[in-house]
Amino acid sequence: MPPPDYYRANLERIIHWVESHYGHLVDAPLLGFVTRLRRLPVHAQRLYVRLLMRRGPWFRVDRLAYPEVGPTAPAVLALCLAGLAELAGAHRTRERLALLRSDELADLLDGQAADGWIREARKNDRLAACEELEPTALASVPEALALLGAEQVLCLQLLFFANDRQDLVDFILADLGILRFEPVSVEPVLPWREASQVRRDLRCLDAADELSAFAAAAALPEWGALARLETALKSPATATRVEVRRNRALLRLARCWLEYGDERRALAVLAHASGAPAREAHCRLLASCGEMEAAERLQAQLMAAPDGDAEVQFAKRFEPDRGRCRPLGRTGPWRSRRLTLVRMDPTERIEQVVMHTLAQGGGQALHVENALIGLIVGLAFWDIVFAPLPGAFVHPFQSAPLDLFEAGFRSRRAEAIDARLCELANGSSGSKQLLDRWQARFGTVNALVPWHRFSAREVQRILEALPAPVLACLCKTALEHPPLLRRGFPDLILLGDAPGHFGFIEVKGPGDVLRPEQRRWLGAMANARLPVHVLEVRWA
DNA sequence: TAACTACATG
DNA sequence: TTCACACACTCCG
DNA sequence: GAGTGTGTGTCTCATGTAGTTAAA
Ligand SMILES: [Mn+2]
Ligand SMILES: [Mn+2]
Repeated sequence: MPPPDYYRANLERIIHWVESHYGHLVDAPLLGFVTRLRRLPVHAQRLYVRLLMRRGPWFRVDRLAYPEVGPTAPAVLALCLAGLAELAGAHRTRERLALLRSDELADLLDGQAADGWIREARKNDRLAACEELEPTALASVPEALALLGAEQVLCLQLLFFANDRQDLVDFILADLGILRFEPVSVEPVLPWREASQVRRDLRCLDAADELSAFAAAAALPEWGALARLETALKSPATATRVEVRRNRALLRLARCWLEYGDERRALAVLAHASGAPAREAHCRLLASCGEMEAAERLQAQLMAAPDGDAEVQFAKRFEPDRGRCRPLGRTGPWRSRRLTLVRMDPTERIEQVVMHTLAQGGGQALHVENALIGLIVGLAFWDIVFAPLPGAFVHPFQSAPLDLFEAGFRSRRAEAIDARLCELANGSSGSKQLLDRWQARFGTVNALVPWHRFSAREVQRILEALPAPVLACLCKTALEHPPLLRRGFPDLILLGDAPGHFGFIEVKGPGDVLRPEQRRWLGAMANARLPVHVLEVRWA
């Protein structure tokens, strides 16, 4: 058991960190929240943190029991008086009922409902029946508690972690040694200049999450919800990563309006976009709506995109009168081969089928995809990735510098990266050093390195098969365009018996087409005279 | 009773 | 909950 | 082959326990 104040201390650490480093980003609501929390008796604060880490939003008051909190009732009372929690009360019986166990619901219905069907009923049916009961019959239903201030907690988390994926759990996992983070001297400087920008980014993230939840559930939001989401997403975000997600969300939102048949509204949404993939879609939609001059104007704009990649590629090939891009064809410096196979197991992935086929031919093939380039770059550039540049590391639980996948990553570390590329190219750093690093840092959290994807044996085989100059070439390609660190790397690596025997294969099934980043990798490898080809598989 | 799921825990 | 990927489908030249 | 939508897999930490459901 951790010390009594452990969980509360973690939250206090976040708060203290935020107010001492980001005081200029703390607005009145956040300050008010922090003040109210700190004025609370310690035992009530401890209860708040405990519940913060639980699922919620409603909790049965009669089931709250924590040794470090002590008596529950005074803590609950204090939370409610401070406006940090609320009781469900006499209304919202639905929320209270939903927290009961199935057999407790049955007890409530005992004698009320027509004979035995309750005994057979499932929980949801019992719950529905209970909701029809008279209020007097519900007097004994336990009170329920819900926390308030979730918005402020999210704000604190975003400020501390500079993302919305990490939370208090990271403190615990780090303390337990389950997650081991690279020790880096941090310099807490965030992209936001004022609190209003933080709030706007929070609203963007919230809206983006809501839209992806709808997409995951294959549901279409109500008209009113779409309007609300549009408001949250219409102005640009401050943090680059938030802006990326905002642009994705805008495209989702536009497609929702198209579902409703409202092209004008979809166009209006896309007009708020600042980058891929929404602006390309905007261009297509303008063209398909017959707004040619606008489409061409936007196309010209995309041509000069600072991003330099997806949007520019699109703009070069887009044909407004057709409303789509002109085909790339199979043009490229790489080779293609064909192979016909019989599909024994339709659930088996095509890469696996090819892998096994190649294994029968004697060689070994591994399904690596993007994991491999991450592994290589992560190991070869470990110290450079974790170099404490200004604004790169802002808290002790980072798996990478904040700008790792951004365009400027390389230029900000140009000298060190070029030097390391030279060491790789001339062999003074190579497989040996990478394997040493694998041993020395095994398990340390690194956004690039999937420690459990390959066995030590596989890593050794891979690294020994790839000559140092090849490693350098692959790293150079990826670092010149950071999205290639996680997109488009070929499916398979072939390993021969002798060192230096290797090859890369991109497997394509019928109807699967090369994506831009895959073309980029194939082109780079082929131009560097590395053995690489596309394998077009047909089913017999 | 047992498989299965959800979740709180550290 | 994210993200990249394969795949199924439509539409087009 | 381009575009769109959909499903899947994925390093989400591992483990014990409570709760639900359906079968014995
Ligand atoms: Mn692939
Ligand atoms: Mn493939």
